[in-house]
Amino acid sequence: MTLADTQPDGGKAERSGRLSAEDWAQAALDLIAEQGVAAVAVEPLARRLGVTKGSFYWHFPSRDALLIAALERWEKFEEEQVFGKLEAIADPRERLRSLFELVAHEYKSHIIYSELLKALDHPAVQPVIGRVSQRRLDHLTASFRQAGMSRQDAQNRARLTYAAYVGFLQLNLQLHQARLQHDEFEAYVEHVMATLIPAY
Amino acid sequence: MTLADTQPDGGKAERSGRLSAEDWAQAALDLIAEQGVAAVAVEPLARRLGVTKGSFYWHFPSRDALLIAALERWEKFEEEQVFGKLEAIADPRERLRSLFELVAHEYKSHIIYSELLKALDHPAVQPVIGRVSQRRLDHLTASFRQAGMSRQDAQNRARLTYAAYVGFLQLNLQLHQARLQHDEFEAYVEHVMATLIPAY
DNA sequence: ACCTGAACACCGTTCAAGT
DNA sequence: ACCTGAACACCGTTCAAGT
Repeated sequence: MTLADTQPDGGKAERSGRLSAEDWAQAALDLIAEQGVAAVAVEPLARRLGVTKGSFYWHFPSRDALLIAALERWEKFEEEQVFGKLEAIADPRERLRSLFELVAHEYKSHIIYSELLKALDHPAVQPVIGRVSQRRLDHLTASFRQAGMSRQDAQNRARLTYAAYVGFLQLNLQLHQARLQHDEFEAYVEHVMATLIPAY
Repeated sequence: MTLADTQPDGGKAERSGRLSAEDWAQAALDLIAEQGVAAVAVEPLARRLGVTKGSFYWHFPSRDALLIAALERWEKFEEEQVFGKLEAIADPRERLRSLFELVAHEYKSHIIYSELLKALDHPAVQPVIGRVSQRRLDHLTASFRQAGMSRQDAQNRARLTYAAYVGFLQLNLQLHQARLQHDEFEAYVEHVMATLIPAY
């Protein structure tokens, strides 16, 4: 998943002189990935798009409305991504292993997610992250349940697993001076799977 | 730990007419706990302290310098808090259990930490959180090592445990519509301890 | 040693006027 | 249907002048 992938035309379309609301939303998403949520400001965006900031307000009533539109765009894309790849795998332990591997190695696909976690401060970000998190929790719970755990254990293990995922993204951001080396990282992923995926 | 506890005089001292840099730093910390890092703005703070914003620049060269001073203040306090309570416990599993219990039940002491996690966006916040996280990781690694794990396993288990801690704080913020009920929460904490603390 | 008050830059928002 | 340009509010920053 690259940023251009979040754009239906792959980012290659020539825009005509005039802009649509989608153009603004996509530009905002790009900015989030590049510089974080705080960087989404009307005036810089307008400069980037080659128009004056006044024109922004024809498309959106406020900066917040733009943010919300950008986040909805990301959420839709995100949902299709994750659920598409894993639904095919029938065995729950296999599916969990694949999920861990996917999450561990597709670093790029987590850039925007990480940026949103950093900006949980913002009221517009919280509901989106909340919905995405809830869907992922439900998915994990179902898999642990299918792997033979009780309803309670499956739910708690899902919470623990997802917390570990979110926390790891945070730590990677925080301890970037102490980022794990390749072999060390692989060993960590193995340790996590051995600890959290129930044995046969 | 309450907010007033982060203030040496407990917040009850009558200020004389004039302010010190510490007064500004403490006011900033209070604001962080109440409304988050983004709320630390010079003009509102000046209003709150009953002076004009111009006077702020006698004490600090910039808003960022104020933020950094406030965070240093918190970091010092935080360090004494956590390491004071646990050093007395000799048995590593006991100490780990106590740590989990402490973290699970002293909700108030995590308010500022949570606020900082939400604002990881800000360059001034990252190094502070980085240092605090590194100290806690080291503490966890040492305890797991003493509990009989190999150096590698202890380090990985510490990473997983701390990631779970950070992630859980995030989830509590994110899923506030789905906050766990008391019994459900206790069951979750038990599950986490059973999964992450090595057996005898 | 600490504070005021006026100034300027930057960004969000509004709106009448343009094409 | 979309954009400009000027205006205003708000906050960060500077600084000469006050006590």
